[in-house]
Amino acid sequence: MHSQYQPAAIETEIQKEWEESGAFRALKGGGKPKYYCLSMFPYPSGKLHMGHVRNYTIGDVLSRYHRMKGCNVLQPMGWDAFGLPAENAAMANNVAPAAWTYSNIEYMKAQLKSLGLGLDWSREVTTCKPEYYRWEQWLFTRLFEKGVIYKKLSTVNWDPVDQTVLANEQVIDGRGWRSGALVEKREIPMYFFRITQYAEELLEDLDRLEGWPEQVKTMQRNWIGKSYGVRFAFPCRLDGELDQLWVYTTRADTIMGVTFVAVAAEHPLALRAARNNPDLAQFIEECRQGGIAEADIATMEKKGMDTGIRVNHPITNEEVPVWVGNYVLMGYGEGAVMAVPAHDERDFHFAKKYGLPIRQSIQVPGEVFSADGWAEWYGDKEKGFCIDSGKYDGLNYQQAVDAISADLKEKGLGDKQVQFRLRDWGISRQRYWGCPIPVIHCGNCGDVPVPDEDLPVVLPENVVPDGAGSPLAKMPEFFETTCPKCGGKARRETDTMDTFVESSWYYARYSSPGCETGMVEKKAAEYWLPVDQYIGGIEHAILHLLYARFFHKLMRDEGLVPGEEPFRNLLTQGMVVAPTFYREEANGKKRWINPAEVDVETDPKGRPVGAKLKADGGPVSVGGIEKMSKSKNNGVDPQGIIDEYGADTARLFMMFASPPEQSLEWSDAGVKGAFRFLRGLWGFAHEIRDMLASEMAGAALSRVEGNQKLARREIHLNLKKANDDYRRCQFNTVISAAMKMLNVLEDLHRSPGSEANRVDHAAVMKEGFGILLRMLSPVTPHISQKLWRELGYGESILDAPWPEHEEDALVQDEIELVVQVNGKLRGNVSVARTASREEIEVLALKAAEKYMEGRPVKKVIVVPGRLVNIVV
RNA sequence: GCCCGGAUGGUGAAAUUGGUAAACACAUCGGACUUAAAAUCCGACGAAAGGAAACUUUCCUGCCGGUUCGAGUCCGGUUCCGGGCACCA
Repeated sequence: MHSQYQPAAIETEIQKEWEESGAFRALKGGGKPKYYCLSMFPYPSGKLHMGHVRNYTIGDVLSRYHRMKGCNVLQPMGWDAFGLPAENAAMANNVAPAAWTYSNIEYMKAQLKSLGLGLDWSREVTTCKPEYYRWEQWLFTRLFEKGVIYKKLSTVNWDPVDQTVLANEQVIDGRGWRSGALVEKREIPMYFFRITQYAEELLEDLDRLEGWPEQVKTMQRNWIGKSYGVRFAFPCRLDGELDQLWVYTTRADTIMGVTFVAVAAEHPLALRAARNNPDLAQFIEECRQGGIAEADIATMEKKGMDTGIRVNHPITNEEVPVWVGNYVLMGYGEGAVMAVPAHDERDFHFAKKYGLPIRQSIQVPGEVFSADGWAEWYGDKEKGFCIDSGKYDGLNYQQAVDAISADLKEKGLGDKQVQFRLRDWGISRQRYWGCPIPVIHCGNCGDVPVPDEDLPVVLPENVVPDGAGSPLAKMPEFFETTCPKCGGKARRETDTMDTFVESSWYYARYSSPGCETGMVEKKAAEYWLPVDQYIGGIEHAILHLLYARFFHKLMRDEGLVPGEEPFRNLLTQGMVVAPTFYREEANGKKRWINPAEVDVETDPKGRPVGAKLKADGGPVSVGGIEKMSKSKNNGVDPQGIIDEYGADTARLFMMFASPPEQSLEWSDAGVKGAFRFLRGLWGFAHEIRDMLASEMAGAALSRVEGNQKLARREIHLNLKKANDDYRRCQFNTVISAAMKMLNVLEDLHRSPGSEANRVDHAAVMKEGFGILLRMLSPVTPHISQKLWRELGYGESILDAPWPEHEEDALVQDEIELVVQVNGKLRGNVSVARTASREEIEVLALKAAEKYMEGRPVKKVIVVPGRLVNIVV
């Protein structure tokens, strides 16, 4: 054993051992409980960043911990390999997305391996390979035939210059990121998954996910957004014919306050009115401008225009004007809303802007209504009751909704309706680097799914997109085909699928990654699923996790997977955030610069205020502090730390920096400290090695006294704490406890009296250091393994039994209590473990005497084992 | 705009059920060792006031208010920051 800690040599040696022995190859059975631990697979963007290191270290810590606890662990890894960045890189560097992606995978795989993760690489999946996506296409055809997938028109961002559809991310301030052209909305046909059919189940099953953070379940509940409302119609007369304008509202109690109706620009009524109203047609055209992102629509200026059409109030029959509003979305509910300016904030501001009437119809006792300004209580449905609402006066929310919906029903103009905010999932993408949608369009037969025997529809891999439209649509060799039904000439679908589809079922594929007869091999899925622990960034709380839950139910309905839910326990790690830097180019576009390439000036609080590019010394603009991402180029590559200090230090530092769920602003301050700890651990092991090897280390631990007993108590106390912390995934304090253990052992070893009783000393040291190594081994597996063997504890620490504390070692004869007077700390008393409440009170009163200033005691509160509070 | 989080010393953070705020580290400063540096070891380290000193007192968990013998923790409000908002993944 070398006296110096040499992480590079140790880590190479240990990793080689694991690889050669197949230490992490997961096999079914063995009589142990299975533990499937899954970290969200990465998009192969080029290099790992600190967010990945955090994610995968957490997963590895949990995997190794459970293995030592006696589980049969599966921890797989793969690549979410389709996606937009590959196309961008392709255009920038003139390489095919496939080649770029595969070379990134190769590099990142080596990085992952150097971290020493206990992964079963034999199960690696890569979503851009036909053997993976063929099964996605297979499921698509099944769902298409079942009607779970359907086609309808949907709105996209259209770049009129590049003649291409843009992702929301590619729309910056309403303009296309490459062309700078004003983006427009455009309707195109797309395939949709009927996720709304599963809305109720997706909502209800959240209650059964006990291992999920409350926060994530709340977000999903709100996203699904089940609401109890009323769908009703405003009757109207158009060109002499009776018609109806349908709306949906959750505030039917305010129906008597309706002063107008707002419809989307694409609403048939708006289009009809625009036919002989050029101003309105012009306004509708304006509404087409801008992107489709909800955040943009919700924050843009609310604009509207009167259509001139009048409808009748369904209760009063009064005439109500119909306006076009740019904030009303066609794809949402009915594409039309009743507007009650007095009781809806958005309607209020809209009415003020256009001088529309505001009519109060709800009153909260003790409040005064004024149309001059908006007040919070106007929208309150808990405390209010109806006024100026005719026969509904005096009713509260629920009574009013019941009465009004009953009346509407009687008139045949509406009824109560449960609605969901959740919309069907549009999966068509007019992009190249994705899974081809397996449909053939035939003039005679319509949309025909590709038959099983013709799957997969293989994506050609040698294509470099040019940013103007879909490359597949320009490749006759791809789209020219014949109809599988009638054999006539037909055209293959050229859209690809949303990349969320691949990541919705990869967790199941890992159970049988090479299966050539189906999506999954049934027996393997039944053994390994569900995932016992899923780990990933909180940014996936809604979309990815909802889609994966949905897919699990789709696959369940196909008889492919067991159970209702894919992920039993979920750990959502906080973002690793870092400052962003950019330079504005001549055309106004921002070029994002990696933090490693700039010198930063900070204010006294440490926040970046200015920066210079290292390369040319020129100034660089400072952006916000955001999650590490490819698009903002603020990812910090862990390789530098691994090269300088080793994987164990990188892992230890990352886990020590903060608890997993907390977001973390990246800083490498403290890396040295983590390294110092491991070097100290190694040095100390080297120092005590001979002593531990001697037979002295076998004495009975229950009989140790004095310093040894105190040290042993500390070790077991910290072990108890660390075990609690492992259970609740708070690894930073596990490491604190480990550091304390090392401090205790070092102090004991160097204390003058330790030589006096060498047998007890060696025994306590041997026990303590063995606990420490196992405690640390999930976090720093290489050094722990190496020392475990060197110090003669055993061959492999991977399957060493997990240490549990001994209650007997914790027993204390005397307990320290805190004494407070009126809640203020005034001293300490030492009492016997067995002291009665009365004895404690006497001691405490004596200790606090001088702070009581002769005032009479009102009350004494004794919290056992903690404190005494004297109230005077 | 809407939904979900977060804020504690110079820094990362701890305090698990309402019970000693700042554990464990980092940085800094002082000392030892050294020709020197690095490494290592020992010590100090929230703020203010008083004291020669030992020490004492007061204040302190973003901000304002409340509940309680006692609040970082519970309740109401508020500011700032982060995540998501359906085509980034």
